[in-house]
Amino acid sequence: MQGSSIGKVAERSRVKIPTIRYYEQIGLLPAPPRSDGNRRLYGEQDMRRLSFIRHARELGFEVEAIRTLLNLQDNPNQSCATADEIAQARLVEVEERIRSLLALKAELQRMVEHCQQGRVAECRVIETLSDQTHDHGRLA
Amino acid sequence: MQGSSIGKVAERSRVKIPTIRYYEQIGLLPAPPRSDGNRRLYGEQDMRRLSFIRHARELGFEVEAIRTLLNLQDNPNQSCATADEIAQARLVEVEERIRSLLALKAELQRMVEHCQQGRVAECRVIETLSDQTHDHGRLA
DNA sequence: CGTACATCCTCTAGCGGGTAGAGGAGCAAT
DNA sequence: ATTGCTCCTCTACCCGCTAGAGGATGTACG
Repeated sequence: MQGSSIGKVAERSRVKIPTIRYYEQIGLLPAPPRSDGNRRLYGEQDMRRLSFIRHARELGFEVEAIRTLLNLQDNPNQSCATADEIAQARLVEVEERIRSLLALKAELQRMVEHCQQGRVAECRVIETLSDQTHDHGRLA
Repeated sequence: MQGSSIGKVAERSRVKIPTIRYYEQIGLLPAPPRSDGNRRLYGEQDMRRLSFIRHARELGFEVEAIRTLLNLQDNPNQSCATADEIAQARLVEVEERIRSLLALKAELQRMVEHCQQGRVAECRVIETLSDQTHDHGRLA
């Protein structure tokens, strides 16, 4: 097994080349061996690791969380409580984000629906943004 | 009218002091007059502008969009078509984001529900992330 | 064998939207 | 006059990449 070029791995994993190098730099992906001409040579293991990272990023896990998850993956004898916690925490974040975006959506819809396409002077969009009386339940 | 200090304005608008200075630097907020001791002195107009900006940022508008919206607000005789477009575009973005987060939520729930709190070796969280066969409908 | 062109290398700088901290000056109350 | 707060400017940093410069290497074709 001589290894694949960074370009091939990028294509197969759908992670861009500079991003792969970046992951190596921050220690998410081990530095692979090099060819005579100093080019990176990746194996199947690296492909799997990259896919793992991409999938985790798509789910919105932070790099530090992914680092922890990868460490767990590398030591399969440990308890998976930590992995579960990380996933739970992300789930809570996502749920909160959805709630908040639904509220935003409602407000944007109100703005857009009431806009009569007239002058800015009576534009509902601008008006709503200017309105001082919105708390978003931040207090209380 | 002698003007309020940056601290007072920050408190009232709930925009942090460095952020206010940052907005001045990028030209969202006009540079206010200064006191003898070189301190910024803000008026009611500035307070309103800051609230506008904060509200728009809470709705997720980008700084460039806010710049445009503020320009419109400053020229109330123009058509509000642009404002409407910006708000519509943001609405579409938010709707897409909600859809995508709902999919994430479902996947995270599946992961978390199936985790039996055993060893990592059979952890559903790690397993799911390792799974190569997920396309997220990115193609087609 | 030359040459064109793709792919790769390292390195530095930039994005958005701020945040943090150093080092100093001003101001208000005791 | 001293304490302690607020403010000033300036630079650097955060995340997760992305872009570009300037150069080396690899491959395909004539």
